Amino acid sequence: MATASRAPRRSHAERREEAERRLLEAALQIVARRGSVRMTLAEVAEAAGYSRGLPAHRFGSKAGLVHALAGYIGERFGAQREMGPALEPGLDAILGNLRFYFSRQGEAYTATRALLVMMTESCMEPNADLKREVAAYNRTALAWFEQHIRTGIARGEIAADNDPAVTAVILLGAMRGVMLQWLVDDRIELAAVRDRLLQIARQVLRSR
Amino acid sequence: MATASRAPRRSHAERREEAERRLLEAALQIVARRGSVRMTLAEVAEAAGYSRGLPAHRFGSKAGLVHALAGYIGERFGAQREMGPALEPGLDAILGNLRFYFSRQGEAYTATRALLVMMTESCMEPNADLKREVAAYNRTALAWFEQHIRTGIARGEIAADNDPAVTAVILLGAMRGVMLQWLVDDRIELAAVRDRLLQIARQVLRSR
Amino acid sequence: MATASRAPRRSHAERREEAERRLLEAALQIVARRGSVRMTLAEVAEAAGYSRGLPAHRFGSKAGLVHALAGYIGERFGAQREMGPALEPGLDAILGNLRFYFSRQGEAYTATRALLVMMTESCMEPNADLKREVAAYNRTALAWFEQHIRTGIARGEIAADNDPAVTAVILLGAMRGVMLQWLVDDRIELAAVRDRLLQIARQVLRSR
Amino acid sequence: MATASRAPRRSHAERREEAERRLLEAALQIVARRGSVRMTLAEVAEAAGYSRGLPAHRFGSKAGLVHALAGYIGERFGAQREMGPALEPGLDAILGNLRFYFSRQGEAYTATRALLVMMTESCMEPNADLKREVAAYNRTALAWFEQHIRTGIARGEIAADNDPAVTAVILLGAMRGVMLQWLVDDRIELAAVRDRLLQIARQVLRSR
DNA sequence: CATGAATGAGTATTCATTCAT
DNA sequence: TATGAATGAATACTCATTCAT
Repeated sequence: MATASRAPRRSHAERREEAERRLLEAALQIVARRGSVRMTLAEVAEAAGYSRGLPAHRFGSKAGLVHALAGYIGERFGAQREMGPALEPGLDAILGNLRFYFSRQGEAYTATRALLVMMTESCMEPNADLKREVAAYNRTALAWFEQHIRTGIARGEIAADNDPAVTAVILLGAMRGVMLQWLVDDRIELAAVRDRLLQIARQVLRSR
Repeated sequence: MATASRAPRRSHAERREEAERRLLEAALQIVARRGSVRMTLAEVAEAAGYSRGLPAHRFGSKAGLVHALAGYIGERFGAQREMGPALEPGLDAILGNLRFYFSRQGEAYTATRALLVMMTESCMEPNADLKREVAAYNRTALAWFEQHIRTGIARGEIAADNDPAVTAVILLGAMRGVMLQWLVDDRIELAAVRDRLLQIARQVLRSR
Repeated sequence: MATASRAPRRSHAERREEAERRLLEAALQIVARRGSVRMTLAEVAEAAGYSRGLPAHRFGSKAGLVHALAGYIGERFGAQREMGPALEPGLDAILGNLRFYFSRQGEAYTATRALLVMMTESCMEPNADLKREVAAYNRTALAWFEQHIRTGIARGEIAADNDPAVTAVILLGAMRGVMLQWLVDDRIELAAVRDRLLQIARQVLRSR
Repeated sequence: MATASRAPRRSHAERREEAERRLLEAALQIVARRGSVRMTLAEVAEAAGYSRGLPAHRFGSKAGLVHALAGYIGERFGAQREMGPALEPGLDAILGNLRFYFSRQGEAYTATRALLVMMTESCMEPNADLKREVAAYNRTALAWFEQHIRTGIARGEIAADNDPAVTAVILLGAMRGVMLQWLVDDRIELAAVRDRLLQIARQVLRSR
């Protein structure tokens, strides 16, 4: 009886959950490619293999879907940061994350793209709610860097005069700003930039 | 010549030019606030004080207006870079530009916002033309930094092992990435970040 | 049998009947407030405390629910007419009914409202079935007046030259037409109108 | 030159005005037949011979169209009351109007139907604005009757103890309530009812 | 019996674009 | 040149209905 969950193979809740997941995954791809404003609910549904009405039905409205997507992306990135090459906390984790950020391919790159897109869109007018959501995610990401900076200082790997909050903003900003340039113009030699950025990070964090 | 520019005796070409300028200025504000996808031609016209049909009449299509706007923003930024505190070419010019970027207010800040918005929008799907336009502007901006890096190296202010192209990408990326974070979340202490970024730039560029 | 009706030991048929009654009661409120076209099955279900799917399940379709509601309202009004102040058949019953019609409050007023709404809706295009239903109810209501008019004539309270059918239409029409005006504009002094209408009815029915 | 308005045969304003008139006329027919809730903007446009988008473009929204329609119907009825058989002010005008109301055919009957429909719809929930509009029209209609009642009293044709406001409500209510019954069930002998209603009106107004 | 997930047709609305004045 | 009327495609959203649990 314990394992016999055969007959009712998929309960209502399971169907619902799977539908939401597939819709969000489809929305992620589309936002990365066209942005949330141009994304239509119908194409999300079609890409996910459902009827045109489902996204609005499931998420209440397009804003609801975008909101859920923000949460979904945030979770994915959080998980990735934790799962990323499990390095020593402190300087190594920071540098590893930086290297990882620029080495993503395929799927992971899509999420990066989508996040940058939603970040810009979130600071535009009718998106006050989304902005709060994205800002909250940003604080989570900054907190991760701040924590590792503090750890690095405690371990003597990072110079004590690096203000964790300010340094985190600059690190994350540089990563994203470079990525944004590359999205606009792939003539930029991303590998060279990444390597120089690693050098600079090491130098700046260690110095003094 | 001295007195003739008084009466409303403007030629067709002048009227046309003024209309274009006012429309572009209105579009700039709206793109900064709502993005180009949500911007409507009618609101541009209304904000500029013209009839609803003029933007399409003047620029041919919405894409034409957005295209023209990209050029307009690029020109403004180019002019600003030149007009910015006329410092010594080389390290001073670079640091001055960086300081200036984060000290903008009001009008200038609107253009910064609009540029970031259009940069993100340009790398999305139906905007291949716009992407080329923005990429071209980006190369202009990078070239400015590269030029001053080279000058700085020649003057012995900047360490010779700074690859101008790579360094320019990182500098511009850090500036924009930080600004983007601040647009999303103004809890970030922009002044502190700017000062630390200036320190880092000085340290990294000079080192060795 | 005496004690068995306590526990929640209700048969399927009883549950079904209660569900139908509660759904119809909820639908009545909603029709009175928003009309049957704007009423949604989901809100009926929610107002009745059931799941969104039940109304369609119970009544087959929205049309089925509206049809059942017409019958339900008709029964309620029929019952009210009979239960109303049990006066002498004839003139007194008619005048009592008239007075009662304008003195309703709360619950009863909701049904009056719902009936007027459904009457108007029934004479619109895709409601041929409903129209028959409402027309049948109307004939029942007219028959009640006609019967009492005949009784009044037989008792000598009502002048014999009042054609029962025609008079009934005018009486019921005046009642409903006045009520409709009041629903649209409650500045109308309903009490004064009711009293004058009673006077007129007495005068007209008795005369000659 | 004065009469030579040949070339610009139809100015923008003229086109606009004609479009509005034709759209309202089409909407009137449809509201009379199916009610405003079931009326779609597309069918209004098609019936008027325009594109599907015009009604929303012209009237801003469906609510805007319905609002404009209320005004249009009100104007038509006002005009009809004035133009109606130009009888002596006072009792004759009132009786003439009553007779005219039940003798309408075709076009005029459509407007009557539409007015009754909109009156019921206006007192339903999301139509607070429409309700005010309809209430205002109603007061105009009542004022017409009140005025003629006062005139009749002054001329000695109408008994002075008829309160003009109350009597107007009852007259208009009876007319509309009878018409509503007939719309639901055309077995009602409208001609007989009309004649008896005229008798009653005469009797009641003159009495004492 | 009752629930609720999914469907899909229907509809208001927005807006770039075209064109006549 | 500039205005604004009309078009029509695009799209979010609603909701009755169907069906599996």
